[in-house]
Amino acid sequence: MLRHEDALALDRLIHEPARLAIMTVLSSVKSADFVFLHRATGLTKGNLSSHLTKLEEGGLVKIEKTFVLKRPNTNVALTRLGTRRIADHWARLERLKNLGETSADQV
Amino acid sequence: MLRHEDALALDRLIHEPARLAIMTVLSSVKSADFVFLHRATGLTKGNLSSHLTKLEEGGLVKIEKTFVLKRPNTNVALTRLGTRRIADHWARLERLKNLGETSADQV
DNA sequence: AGCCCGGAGTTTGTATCGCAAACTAGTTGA
DNA sequence: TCAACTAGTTTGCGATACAAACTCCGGGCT
Repeated sequence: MLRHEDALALDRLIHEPARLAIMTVLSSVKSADFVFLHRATGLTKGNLSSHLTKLEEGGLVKIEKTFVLKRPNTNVALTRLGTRRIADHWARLERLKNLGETSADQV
Repeated sequence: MLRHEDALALDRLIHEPARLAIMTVLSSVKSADFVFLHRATGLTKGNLSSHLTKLEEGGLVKIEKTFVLKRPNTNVALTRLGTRRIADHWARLERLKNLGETSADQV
């Protein structure tokens, strides 16, 4: 039987488009500050802020706030867990996609 | 500049895991009844029902209710639009994924 | 006939979520 | 001094997804 439970097991924390963008950016740069993420993802600052908070709560990113040139600076990086989860997520999507491509007949 | 607006343009109607599963199943079988989808996706009947309604409202699937052997039978198939949109969706995800894989340094 | 079981869906209630807009805190320029 | 800007955070609300309850119908059983 064709089983698509892969899709149902998709990680909702990561799957959300805004966070998928954030995680994908982070997986390519390893560390980025708030302003960079803001531009790279096109998210508003408000949404970026709250999505980052969620990702941090989920343990997928590590956030470090410092002051650079007297200005606040928020630095974000994937945690080890985050790195694993985003990779898993893409793998799962890939599997799901392939299921869709193998043409099968109903029952 | 690394631009991830692809992610933000993701089709939320399709992106939702439950519906992604439904659409993916449908794209491989071309037509399926409610019971088949229920088993194939692992969704509860209630959720399957409401997701199908949303997909129908969005014009992505066509639903036909008949009686077979005196029992209700709900048959679902992708519309032309639905076929296009699910393909687009996978393409967009693919692009996003590739962006993540091209290692780049922060500004 | 009367009654309960199970299949096939649908409706409802609630809790969560994502977004935009408003807000805060500190800095620089005129 | 005060207006404008940078770098974020908080809030209000409309939309959403899920589970649980409900409906409707067709057999068996007694």
